[in-house]
Amino acid sequence: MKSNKRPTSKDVAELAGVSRTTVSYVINEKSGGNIRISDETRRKVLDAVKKLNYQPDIAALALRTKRSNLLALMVPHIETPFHPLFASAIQNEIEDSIFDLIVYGTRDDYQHERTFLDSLIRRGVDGVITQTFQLTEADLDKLVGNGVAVVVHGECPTHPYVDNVIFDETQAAREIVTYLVENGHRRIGTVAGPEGTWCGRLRKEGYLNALEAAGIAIEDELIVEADFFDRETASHAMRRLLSLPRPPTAVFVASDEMAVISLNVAVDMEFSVPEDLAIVGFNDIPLAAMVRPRLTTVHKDIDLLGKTAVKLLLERIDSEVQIPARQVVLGHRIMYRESA
Amino acid sequence: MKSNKRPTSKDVAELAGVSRTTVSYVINEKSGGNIRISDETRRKVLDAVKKLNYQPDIAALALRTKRSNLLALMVPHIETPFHPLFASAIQNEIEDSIFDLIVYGTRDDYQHERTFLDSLIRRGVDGVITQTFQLTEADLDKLVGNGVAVVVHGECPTHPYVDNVIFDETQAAREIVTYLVENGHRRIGTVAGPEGTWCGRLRKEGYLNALEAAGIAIEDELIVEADFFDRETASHAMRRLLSLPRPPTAVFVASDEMAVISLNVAVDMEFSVPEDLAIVGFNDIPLAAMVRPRLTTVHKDIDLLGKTAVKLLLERIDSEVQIPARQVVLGHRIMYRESA
DNA sequence: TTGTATGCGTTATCAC
DNA sequence: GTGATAACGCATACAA
Repeated sequence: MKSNKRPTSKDVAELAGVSRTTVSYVINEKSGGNIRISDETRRKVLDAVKKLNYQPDIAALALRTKRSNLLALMVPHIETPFHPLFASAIQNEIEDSIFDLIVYGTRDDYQHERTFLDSLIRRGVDGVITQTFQLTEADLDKLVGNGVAVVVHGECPTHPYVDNVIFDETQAAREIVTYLVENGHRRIGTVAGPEGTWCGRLRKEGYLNALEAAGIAIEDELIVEADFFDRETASHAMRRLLSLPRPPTAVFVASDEMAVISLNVAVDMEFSVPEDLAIVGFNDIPLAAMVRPRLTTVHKDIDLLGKTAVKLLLERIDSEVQIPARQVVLGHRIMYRESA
Repeated sequence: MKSNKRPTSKDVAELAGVSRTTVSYVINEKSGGNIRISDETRRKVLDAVKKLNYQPDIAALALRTKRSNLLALMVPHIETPFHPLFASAIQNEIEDSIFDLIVYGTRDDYQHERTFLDSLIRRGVDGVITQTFQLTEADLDKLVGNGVAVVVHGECPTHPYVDNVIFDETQAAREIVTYLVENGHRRIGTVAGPEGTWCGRLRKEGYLNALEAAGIAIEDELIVEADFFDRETASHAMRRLLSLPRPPTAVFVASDEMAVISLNVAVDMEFSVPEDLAIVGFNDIPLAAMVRPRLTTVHKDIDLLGKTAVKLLLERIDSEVQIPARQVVLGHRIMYRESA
């Protein structure tokens, strides 16, 4: 079911008694065109535009100008605590522009990623911001080759024309684990993210670095891996840690959501936090401050992340030439709360 | 920066040695066209399509067919625990279609809503699913008048051609409060949602109904309002309830997120839950089962919500005529856990 | 069974 | 300053 009552530039032209060309000129006057319309004519056109409530058809505009005014965000999941914050930050940033945002969760499936990216190309999307674990350089190249600007959050294959905005995950992890050490802990475990993901790998690296720097021996039994997006695995991992003959006195959990789960496992197993067991998380999602004890964790400025990503992306879209790849590393800080 | 290397139907036609018309015919053959192409020709075209990896340009297609293959979801917020689940459910449902999903959070601002809706019309979006607190019948009418299908979740102005999918909020609230009554509670408070929102109003109504049915007098001091999306207000509301000379022995909180906050306020004020104080929530977001004590709450099947909304929407989009408004009420059930 | 011609709503080139 | 006209990539009525 489709009807069509929207006015076109032709309607405006007729009402104003001018040609469609002239209408187009006054509409696009602001955006770069040399001003060559008489005040009289402009007024007539503008009046007609207002009277008809005319707005250029985006589909036609897209066809003609090769710009869809569409942006996309591709993340592993859209129902997690973290990614919606990212989406929201991005949306805020493009609020007053003509751009709309397509949001897509890949469920961490490479096939989904590729299919979605193809559909974006086909749709002529102007730019995409993505956080992904599996994208190859060829995939990125296909995107930029088809004229879509891309900014990626987190680690990704290097590409000469793809921007990258990240936090220093390793350093942040190292800092918060070092805080544990400074509090006297020597037996520190970790519920790590999957080795196959950059956030899993990098944060674990930070954990290892911190222990090494403190002269604490690495013990394999204290390192257990869980899936960021499968709560059962986190719960299982923590239970395993706490069931050890000599359980750790502190645990670095690679995400806040998993940390909250771990917290509950600890409570269920009658550890008291932070007295018997210190727990720290990562990301500082709102939930971190909502639980008791409140979670000590690594704070990231997600709004800044979104703002930065959009800025890079729009610059890229607006540029006449390919901008060489840029990388920006955002700051973080430790939120000292009650859980450690 | 935009390049253009994508093949057009013209390229395919040339490679296959036929006209663009013929290409168009074989491409759209499946979708309704009468099959009037020789096997020989079809094979040649299909070969060329495959070789060039040709896919029709969506912008051109949109201009020609008046279908953008774009859907939109408009909700108050996209960073809350609830709405991303809705978005995810919708996305799952349209996964294998040609549709992409624009997601927008209005931050509960009517101006934002209107601006966004206008941009959707301008973009020729095929359909929109929305949950909103402020949309008027005129707004809906403008949408359908411009050929966009609309399905709304939750209460909204009635419109002859807008579908509605809801849960029975009042009944659900009544049930869970009745459960409190059955557990012996007579002094039951509520952290209610804003009177200006349907979910606030309806759930409070259910609370009142339950008390009335149980012959319990309504006490104004036990009813305090909070904003679903402002954690401070929930915290403040609960604190007020528990500071009463005679605090309630049970509290019905109008959303799980606010319930978790309330839980923590209770803990901070040294009430033990559920012994001193029973708390129940609403919606059954994942968080509800993650906290301790686990939250007793009203479970909604969000996947079904998404599935149903998409189904109604697509039917509407595919229909040649305007389908009279439909309403579907989804079931709910109480999740009995530990907090009450 | 296939091709020609036209138009969707816009911007851009060029002439007036 | 302003207006024909073409073109973007596609689908379709109509002709062949």
